[in-house]
Amino acid sequence: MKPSSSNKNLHKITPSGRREEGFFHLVYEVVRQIPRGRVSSYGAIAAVLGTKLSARMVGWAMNNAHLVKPKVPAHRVVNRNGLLTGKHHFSHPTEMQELLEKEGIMVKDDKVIHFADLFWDPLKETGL
DNA sequence: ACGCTGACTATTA
DNA sequence: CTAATAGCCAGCG
Repeated sequence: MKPSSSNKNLHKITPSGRREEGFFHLVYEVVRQIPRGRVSSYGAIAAVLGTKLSARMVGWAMNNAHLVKPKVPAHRVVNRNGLLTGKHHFSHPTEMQELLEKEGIMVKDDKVIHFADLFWDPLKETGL
């Protein structure tokens, strides 16, 4: 419990990235919490991690996400504009959009439609 | 240990 | 609307 708990429990970093790279592990957990049919933004996730001023770290963490298990729904993570910025990092640049459409999310021109309505804020959903 | 990089964001022009 | 610039922080060589 403790709603306003300190979320900066960055465990100790393991030597040379072998297991959860600390910060990365936190990103994966948050992303996994994203319910199907919803999307989140890097900034929002970064805020939960405590590094809201640096959403770059989140995106970078997702780079490893594709080798992390369980699988991380990185396709549900888009930028502040609802743009599929990370689509280019998938197996195929169209895979991200296809996945989102399967979730019931409409994507137009690499942009999530009704993004504000589908936006899932981890700060509120997980920050109880 | 320093410097570069990067799936971002906000601001300014 | 787009383009460019600055800030940001963790991982890797």
